[in-house]
Amino acid sequence: MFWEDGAVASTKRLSNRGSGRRAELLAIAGELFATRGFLATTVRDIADAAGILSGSLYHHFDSKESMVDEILREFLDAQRETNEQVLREASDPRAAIAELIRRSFGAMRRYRAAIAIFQNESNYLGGFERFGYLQQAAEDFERTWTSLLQDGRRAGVFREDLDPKVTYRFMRDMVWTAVHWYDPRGNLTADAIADQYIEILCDGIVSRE
Amino acid sequence: MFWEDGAVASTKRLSNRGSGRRAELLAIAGELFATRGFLATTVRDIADAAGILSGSLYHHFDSKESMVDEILREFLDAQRETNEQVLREASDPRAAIAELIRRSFGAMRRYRAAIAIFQNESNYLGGFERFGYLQQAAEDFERTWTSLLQDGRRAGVFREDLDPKVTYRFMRDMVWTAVHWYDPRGNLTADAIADQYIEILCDGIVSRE
DNA sequence: GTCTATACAAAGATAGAC
DNA sequence: GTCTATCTTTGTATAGAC
Repeated sequence: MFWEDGAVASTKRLSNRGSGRRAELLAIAGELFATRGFLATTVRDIADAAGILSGSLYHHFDSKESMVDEILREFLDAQRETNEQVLREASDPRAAIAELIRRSFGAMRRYRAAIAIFQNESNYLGGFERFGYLQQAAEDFERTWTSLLQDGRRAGVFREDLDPKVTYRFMRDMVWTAVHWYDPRGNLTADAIADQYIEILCDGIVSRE
Repeated sequence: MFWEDGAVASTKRLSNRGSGRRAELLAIAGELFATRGFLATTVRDIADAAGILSGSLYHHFDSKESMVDEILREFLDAQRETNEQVLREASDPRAAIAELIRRSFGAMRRYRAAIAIFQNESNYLGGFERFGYLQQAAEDFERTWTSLLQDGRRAGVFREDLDPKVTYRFMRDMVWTAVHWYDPRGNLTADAIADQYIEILCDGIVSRE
């Protein structure tokens, strides 16, 4: 199968925490959830991809929901940690924004599947109480970015004629949707794309001569 | 139900073409597909929302797939027409890009549900032969925008240090993802958001003083 | 154009043997 | 940790009456 290499590779990377088999199955499930969608992926699909039968999955997990839950929590925990660190260490708003963008692209190496799932399935999963933390994470995220934008605006670094809320959504969409086409094995490194995005965001596409 | 007003209103607008009932049911189905997702919406959901029983839907449509097919085709036909018109009439690349962005936001009035479905479900639906036109539409779209970007680059209007492909994806994502949060009844008109997006895209968020 | 009734398939999940 | 076997629910779709 086309994704097998990737799944196995990321499995190796994750195998230091928790039971190896568990992490392996999560990597496989995550890849399927990300590419086909959560609802479109059956537990039989996951089992097939893992080379076992569907019933055997329930030895490791309560339900399909538990699997996606675990995948999302791991990613969001790491993401919150990253955001806090950037806010602590950044010297000025522009540098902080640039760093957040760079880190977001960087996260695609390890959490590409989780990011795609978060993007694509939050709307559906958010409807269940169990996944209430998804909306919380989105709000955390919004607070981080808008506070930086407002700081920069007050400091005269960012334009004053732009609505911070519109600008925030602009940036958020810009960063996260890249997960749909970003290919970690392609020509463009995550950093190269991030730099171009930062360029466009800060200075626009219009020539200055 | 919270969306009922919207569905009924857009039904009125569409009732001039085709059987009234058919268009009405499509508007209801489209709203559900857009907000809950295609797979998460059952034919019973659609029938409930329409105040009839699920079996009755099959008097109007072959299948759930036929419904989403019809919704998507109508939107994509209109969109192709719009793109061609803009290309024909635009005076220069920058004006054309700005007009495309403005029209894309403008399309949200009439095709908000279809745009969301196209965004969210292309990945899944594109896997079926019947929906091969989805990928074609995406390619058409890419051709239109990248040709404009390259023209503008050659003419010295756009920066030469940006990869046109990266820039294209940046713009595409920027425009289409707004459908996730754009509220036609909110404070911001589609044109107001479009203008801010054009501003950011062309000149960036950094202050020029 | 809608209802009643139901066929049929697929999906999530469980129990107990190995 | 996986398999066999199976239960239960849900969802798509059909047939024929009204």
